[in-house]
Amino acid sequence: MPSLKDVARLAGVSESTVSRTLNRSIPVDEKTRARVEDAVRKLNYRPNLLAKGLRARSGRLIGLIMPEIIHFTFADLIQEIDDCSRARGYSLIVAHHKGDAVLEEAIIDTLIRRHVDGIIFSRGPDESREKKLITDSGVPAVVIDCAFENEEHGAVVLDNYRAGMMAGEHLTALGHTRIACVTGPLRIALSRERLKGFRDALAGRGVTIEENFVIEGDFRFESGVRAAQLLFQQGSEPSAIWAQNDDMAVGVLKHLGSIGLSVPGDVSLVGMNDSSLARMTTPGLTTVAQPYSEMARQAVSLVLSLKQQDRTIPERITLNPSLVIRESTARV
Amino acid sequence: MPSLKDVARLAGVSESTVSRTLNRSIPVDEKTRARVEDAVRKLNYRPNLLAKGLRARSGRLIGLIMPEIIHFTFADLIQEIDDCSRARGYSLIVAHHKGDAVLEEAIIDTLIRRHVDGIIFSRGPDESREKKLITDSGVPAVVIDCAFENEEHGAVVLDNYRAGMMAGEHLTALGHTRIACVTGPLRIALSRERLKGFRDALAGRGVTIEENFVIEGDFRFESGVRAAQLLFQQGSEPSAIWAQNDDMAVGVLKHLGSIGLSVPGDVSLVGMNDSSLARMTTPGLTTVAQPYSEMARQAVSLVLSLKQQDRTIPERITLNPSLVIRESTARV
DNA sequence: TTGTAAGCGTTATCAT
DNA sequence: ATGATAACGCTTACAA
Repeated sequence: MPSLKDVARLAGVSESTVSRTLNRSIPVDEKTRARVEDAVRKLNYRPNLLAKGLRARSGRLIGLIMPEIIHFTFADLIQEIDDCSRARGYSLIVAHHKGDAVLEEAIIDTLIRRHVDGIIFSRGPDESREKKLITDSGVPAVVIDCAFENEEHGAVVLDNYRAGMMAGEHLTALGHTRIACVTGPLRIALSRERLKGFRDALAGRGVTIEENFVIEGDFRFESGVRAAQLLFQQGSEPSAIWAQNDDMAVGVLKHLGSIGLSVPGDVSLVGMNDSSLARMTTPGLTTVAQPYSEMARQAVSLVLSLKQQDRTIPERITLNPSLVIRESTARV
Repeated sequence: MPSLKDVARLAGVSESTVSRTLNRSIPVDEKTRARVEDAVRKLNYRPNLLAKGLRARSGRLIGLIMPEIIHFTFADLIQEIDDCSRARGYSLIVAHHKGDAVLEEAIIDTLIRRHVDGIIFSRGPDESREKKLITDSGVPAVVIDCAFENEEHGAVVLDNYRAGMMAGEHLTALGHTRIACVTGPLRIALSRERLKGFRDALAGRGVTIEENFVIEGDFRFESGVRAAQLLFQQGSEPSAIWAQNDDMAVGVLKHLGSIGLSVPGDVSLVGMNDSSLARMTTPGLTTVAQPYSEMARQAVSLVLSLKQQDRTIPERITLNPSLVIRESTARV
């Protein structure tokens, strides 16, 4: 691999001149520039980003930490964040921790050693020790999607309360009164916020949720199935259900199918996230969508801007959900 | 951020001693070691991986290039590869190119500049100029999942012919004779191999596929829907269908539902990949599974081993599919 | 066992 | 406009 030195030698100039030519930092004589560019081409020279990074104390790198990769929300976010980062000249180091706090710390540690310019992560359910680690190191960090109520880092989140409201308003507008909700883990703030918005929307129409119509799931398909089992083995049954993500909604759908109930004929069903699942099911799933692309853009912007400014004021950016109506909901 | 120098100063030893202590490269006096480790702890010292990498001419980095991230196969592979890489002390730089050859080249270029120790990628449909780029740079590269018939790089692939065989044998064993296949893009080698295996399996039982029972899809849900439309608007209809991935199979399922045909009552349906979709549908999807975890492990091993050895013999590792039987297939 | 010094590939500072 | 030099943080001969 040729280095600056080789280019300089071949072009018959000093290393500094080559560097200046390539970085257009300072005017350079036309003829020298031509000679340098020639040499660069001949040697197929590529600047060594490790050396550049060492010098600049910046790896031009963004670290992205997710609980897992094979789930719609995370895969969506990763893909969008990858786009934005590259557009701004940064590469993405991606890692997942599966909810393991020790692993998460190890990942953060590595990112710091690699001199990433920022870390974007989504909180796992358990309060991990990342705060100290990140704050001490001075690396800017932004939480995306899954944050605490009062987050100590910058955060880009959905207005989850509003998401709940939208689901609730849609179902009550259709005349439903016996309404159930399959939540995410209630330890996670966004599950609670969604539920609160949902409850408030119903209350606004004079509807209250029976306590055994609120089932706590874990965002996985299987928990949706279990929730539906629970809901439909009791004496009284809901005519509408909101599941706080599409996976669980599809779980509900599967169970309803297996006990011979039709959607939306017998039960109306709303999901959340507008993942690619939503258009694949029969019937297509009405769902509350998140603006992933916008969230990604904001997260990248925020984390890079934190690098410059003084980082005492954690900024929180809240984006709006939207309702996508398909065939899984109908008038009561 | 403290450096070796700071640690050395605090411990009252030279930088080399600190380095040796930390890397256990050479025996060090017990008392010195203690002093050094004390200083490390006090300063919260973290070795700078940029500097280390510059010195070692190795970023301890693996580059992973995929067509996209939000699809089961890729998300699965990324997650597994992430695990393996970290386990071996490497971080993952992930990037996706959406089938854009120019973007792909830019990504490869960046990876080379970053001194990645290897590149793992999945081929897009179009023959891109990556060969020259990668070969010239001398960076080891391994193709995973989607490779050419005679791949110039190392490759870790499924035995796609066998996958087709398994699907075909399963359906003929159930007594089906009117059998259709929804393929991936036929420009891609693995689509052709799967189809060939499928055809051969049927031929072994004396069954041939009518030509209009082979529909070319693009691995997306929508193309599955379209394929089913095509298949069921003709006069004669198949009693069994194999779709070369689960997304398309679910598309078929959706269309069948919409025209009132039941699976497996009227039509048996087999998918491929055993993605998380397969267990979510009603009925659960019988499907041919890929050993993603094993593929990932092999790819990481291979690409890192290429770094050492002379890289003239591209190695090809082929792994076996397996059949997962659920509820979407039945005797004719 | 420990220290000194050179070098990995850049860029910024200071001369010229 | 260009060149020499030091420095970024680390490892590794070579010396002591």
